[in-house]
Amino acid sequence: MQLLWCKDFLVLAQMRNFSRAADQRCISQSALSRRIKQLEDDLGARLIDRQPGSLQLTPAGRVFLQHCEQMLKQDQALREQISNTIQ
Amino acid sequence: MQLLWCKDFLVLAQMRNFSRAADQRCISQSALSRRIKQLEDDLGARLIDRQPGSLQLTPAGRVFLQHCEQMLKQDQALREQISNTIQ
DNA sequence: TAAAAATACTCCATAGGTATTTTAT
DNA sequence: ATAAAATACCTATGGAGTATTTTTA
Repeated sequence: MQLLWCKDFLVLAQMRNFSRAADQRCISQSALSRRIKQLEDDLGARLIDRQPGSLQLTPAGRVFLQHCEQMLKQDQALREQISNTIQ
Repeated sequence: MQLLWCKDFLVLAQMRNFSRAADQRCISQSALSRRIKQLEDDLGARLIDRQPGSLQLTPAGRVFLQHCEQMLKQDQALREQISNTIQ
């Protein structure tokens, strides 16, 4: 599990379009497709219902979306906490 | 940020010895050294005080240790939640 | 001087891009 | 027929191991 995948998924969940989400993530459509596949393999569940034009999250996808938001917030909090820490 | 790094760091924090922690993680000492370095670079802070024989966590390291435990628990919870989700 | 960690070097695996194919509307 | 995602193919980057060097107690 990587934070990178969370960011990818978050953008994809918002855009509901691989090609445009890939642009926003500054990678190719094929790279995003593979990253999401990696993520789904890692979790052992489909996260996205691929209907070109009307992309939907699966139940697992909706669960993961919550998780993503939580993880990204915590990561940000961690970095702030660390930058406020005396070395 | 990767969960892999969290696992590495957790083991290293317990063992306080790169070589033995690397064994436990089933990678070479040099690989673990590089992974921890990557992690420190990613966070922009030293996490470990390297005194061979008496390895210590820095203040940032102690902050990160808490974060690691939280992340690993949440990841486990996520996977359980997903496996209980109807596809 | 002995241990432990970092580094140099090489190699391989994986991630990426481009081009193409497949799929669904 | 068109738009969008998946796949094939090739390349390049990064991560791994072994061997070596550096460091400090």
